[in-house]
Amino acid sequence: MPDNTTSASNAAASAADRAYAEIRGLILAGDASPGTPLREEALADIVGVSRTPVRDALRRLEVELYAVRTPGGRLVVADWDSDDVAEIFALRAMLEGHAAARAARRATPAQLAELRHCNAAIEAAVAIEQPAVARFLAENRRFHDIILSASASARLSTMLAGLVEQPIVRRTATRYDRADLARSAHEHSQLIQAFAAHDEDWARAVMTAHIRRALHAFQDATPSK
Amino acid sequence: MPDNTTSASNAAASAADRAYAEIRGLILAGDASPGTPLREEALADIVGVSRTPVRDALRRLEVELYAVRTPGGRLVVADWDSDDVAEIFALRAMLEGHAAARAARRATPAQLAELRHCNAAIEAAVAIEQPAVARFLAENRRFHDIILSASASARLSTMLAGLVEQPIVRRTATRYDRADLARSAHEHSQLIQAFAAHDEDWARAVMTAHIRRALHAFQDATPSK
DNA sequence: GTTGCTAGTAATGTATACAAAACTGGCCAT
DNA sequence: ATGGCCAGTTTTGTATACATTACTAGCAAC
Repeated sequence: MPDNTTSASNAAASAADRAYAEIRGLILAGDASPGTPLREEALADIVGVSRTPVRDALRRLEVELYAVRTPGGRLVVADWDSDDVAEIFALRAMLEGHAAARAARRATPAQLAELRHCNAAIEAAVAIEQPAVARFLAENRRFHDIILSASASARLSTMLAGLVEQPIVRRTATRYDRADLARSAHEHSQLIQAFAAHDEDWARAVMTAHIRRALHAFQDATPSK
Repeated sequence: MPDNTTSASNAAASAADRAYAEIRGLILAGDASPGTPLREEALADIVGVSRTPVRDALRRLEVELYAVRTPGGRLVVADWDSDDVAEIFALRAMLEGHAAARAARRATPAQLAELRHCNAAIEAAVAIEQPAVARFLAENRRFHDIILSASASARLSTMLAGLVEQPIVRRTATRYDRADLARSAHEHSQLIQAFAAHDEDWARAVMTAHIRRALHAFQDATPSK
């Protein structure tokens, strides 16, 4: 759960976590392009640990479909075509919509306050002429994480973990112009309203729309493959 | 005795797979009740392999939430309360509904034929006075698997794998009377019609209803906890 | 009696050696 | 040439020993 999402190689984390973060980074940065074999020993050398934690990391990456297994049992970097990306967004829309609906029923005043505070930070980050995209990304992630924890479903959290690829989010956000970013913040505030009203359907609808808009922004930002 | 849901304790399978199947069996059969610690060495002794494949198995079981990690990093058998079961069904309804929608768009004539054949077997199993529940379960599982493969989404298949607990399905089906079983078969044939018509919305709706009916049958069969 | 520390113990995390399986290349037969 | 088979090599699978971390019990101080 220390998840470490991006590189950062938190030196304190376990070897398995570092291996996970580093290999994931290689894949997401494109250093290991689709089809590249992921050999345990080579990766162990790169990360500077033994094969055992690398195996752990590879199992996780396999479950999350960063890697796929060849008939013979070898792992290679997975290939994400545009259909796959669309599918990821479709699933995210469903699951995050569901999370939002649950959160609408359960959100505590404290969580609502946290969400408001978080979204205020987002609004501040995009209000200036030169939007602070990094700040936006960090706070945006936190916003969605709060909702996920308010939804109080470990299953949902686990399932979404492998689905929310920050590089995809980043690619989307980088493409957003200032108006788009502001619109995101506005959608967030709508979400908060829905939560405050404990209106599950409203929350689900807003979240679904929020994600689907992101899909199309992403597709526009990506040369059709 | 413990069903061994999937492909049984295939003696040919790898040690890690056997460990996975066996430990999962212990959990699902109730031999390891919620909260029971899952110690690697003890399990290794039980399964008759070393700790390494047991670790592999435990990682999978952890991702699938059969086990949860204590703050200190120990694994214990997860506790499924009735909320959790309801959540499992809700997620299944969404994801299998989505799978049905995708399948409606993509199903090939061959797959349709396979589904028809499979459902004919189900109808045969429930037509007699003393319905063949075991047969029903096997064919029912196959039916849903065919749809999943017709949906052509590896992500969806992976996500649903950890969600479709055969013991839950069994508990549901065992509670079904002959009319309920027949209704299931009827819903399946509706699904096939929707696929044949390539009507995504129809397929999704039928599948959603199919799963949600199962939820309530399960809840009726289970003493409220 | 309760709290806090400390040693001892038991569990997981990691490294490494060995076994088994899968890929690669070349050779031979057709 | 082409296809299939066999040996060598690479890669993953498994076992085991060691390191590290978390738990537990017992004592001391208050």
